This record gives sequence, C-alpha cells and structure tokens, in this order.
Amino acid sequence: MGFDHEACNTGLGLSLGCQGNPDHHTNLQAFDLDHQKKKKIQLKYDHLLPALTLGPSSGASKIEAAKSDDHFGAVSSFSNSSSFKRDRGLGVEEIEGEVEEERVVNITTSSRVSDELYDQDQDHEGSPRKKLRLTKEQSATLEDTFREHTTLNPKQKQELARKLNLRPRQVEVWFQNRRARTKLKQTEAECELLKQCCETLKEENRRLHKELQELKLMKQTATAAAPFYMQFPTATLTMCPSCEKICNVGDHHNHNHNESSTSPFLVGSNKNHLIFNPYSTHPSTAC
DNA sequence: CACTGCTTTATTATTACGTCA
DNA sequence: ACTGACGTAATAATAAAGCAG
Repeated sequence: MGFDHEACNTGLGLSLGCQGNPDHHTNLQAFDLDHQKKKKIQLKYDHLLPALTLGPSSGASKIEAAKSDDHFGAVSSFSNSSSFKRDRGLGVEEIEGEVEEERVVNITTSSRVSDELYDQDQDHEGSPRKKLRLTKEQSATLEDTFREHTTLNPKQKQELARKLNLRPRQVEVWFQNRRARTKLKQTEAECELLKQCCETLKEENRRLHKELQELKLMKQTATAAAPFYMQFPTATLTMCPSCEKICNVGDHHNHNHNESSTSPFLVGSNKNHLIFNPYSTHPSTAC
C-alpha cells in the first residue's frame, strides 16, 4: 500500500555530533520518572556513537462509564479532568460533544459530580482508569481517515466521531497519538539511516587513513631512491580544471573523463592537495 | 498583551499477548 | 494441555508547553 504519510517530511532536523546534547533530557529530568521507562527511552539510541542529535523542533482518574460490548458501542472511558471540562465546554464542538455523551454514554449527573469531587478530593486514588479498546472497524476507519489527512477540522472530527460512535475527544486523542507514532517511526527510521551513514563514513575514514599511510611510505622510499621530479617531470604534468586530475600537457582537453577514474593520478577533493597514487586500483572517494 | 484553540511532546495507565516454569 | 506469574509492546488518555490568530 505504501503508506506515504509515514514518510512525510515532518521537518525533523538530524545532525551528527560528538557528544550528546544535555538538553535532551531536560524534560525527562523535570519529572520524577519511573526509572525503567526513562532507561528504556535512553537505551533506544544509546548505542549510536557518535551521538545523534535529533531536533524538530497526570494520571487523572476515570470512572468507568456504562460500557457496551456491542459493535461500535465501546465508549468505555469517561474523563473527569481537563478533557471532561473540554468536552462539556463552550465551543460548538463541545456542545455537540455533550450531545454525543447523551447519545453514547449513559452517565448520570450525579456520577459526573462525583467524578469532579473525586478528582479534587481524592487525588487519583481508588478507581482504576479503564481504557477503551477500539474495534477493528473503528481502527480501520480512523486509519483510512488519517491517510487522507493527518489532522481533522472540528467538523470532520464531529462527523467521524458520530460515524464511529465515539466522543469527539476520543477521535481527537486518537489523531494526536497517531501523529506522534508516525513521527516516532520516522525518527527511528532516520536514526537507522544516520547510523548506517556513520558506519560508512567511519569505514571510509579508515580506508583513507590507510591510503595515506601507504602514500607516505611510498614517498619516503621514492625520495630515497631518486628525486621525485626525476621520475615524473613536472613540465609534462598539469591539472585538468574540470575534473581536477593530473594529466599530461595537451591531454587535459582531450582525455576521457570516464576512464580517468582509473588513472593512477588521482586528486583529492581538496584543490590545494594533489595526491599521487600510482597503485590505486579504485577511484578516490572525492571522484 | 491576554485569551483561545489547537498541536506537539512527554508521560501514565491499561490491555493484550508471548514466554516460561 | 492447562494455568498463573511476569515482562513487554501497543495504545488510549492526561498534562503541560508552545504557537498562531
């Protein structure tokens, strides 16, 4: 199917650095995190060296609502804190959400009041929050909609909520989480890519170092035997300005650039440094 | 400048599932 | 084969911060 949204550009900036950015964990440190989870998050990319820098940019309780096991009847959770206040707020969407609640969730006024009292007085103790599990049909519809557009306007949200027999807030949350998951996957994929790039560069670096050592050694032995200019008269050597390779005088306008990659006279990417490599059987990476 | 409504980000809590004794 | 404990992944939901209008 090729889910293009997964690969959409989220404006994520990626860079390679030698050290981890201490700011990374600013938010994590701000909370008294569960140690295991904290470790889990860190471990995910800890194996990446050099460090990768990625930059893009609770516990409220619930009272289980009247739960239906029917098809599309699964509005099982009822938030009593911010989301609840939101859903019964003042906007158009919220007013409609109120209607939605009437239609889908059979919750008495007294239970709402007790929810709020509970929230204020008991500080999240007691009733465990129940979690809705979306049916396959609901998930499929949400996924289809997400493929069409990753965000919803209020009207679309209402319509989708009505269609799926969910509260608008639930649809909204689903889209929030879905976007977050998409971004996370993309980040992981880009991390993997960077890791591969890093390995390639390290390998290339090793190879170039080795090549340099060989050249140094060669230079030493050559100068010991005879002056360098005697072996290759400089008068006959010149650099081609277009491909930055050494060739004989008069040749540089005629020589075949395609074949030149196998020439022993290879030049590095730095224009100031000509590299003579008589034994090179593979082209320098600069070309 | 404050407000509002939205998104993103980080996190928690619940559920489903796999593994193992 | 069945079962219960345990670990873990997935994900719904919450909270807070940031941002645009």
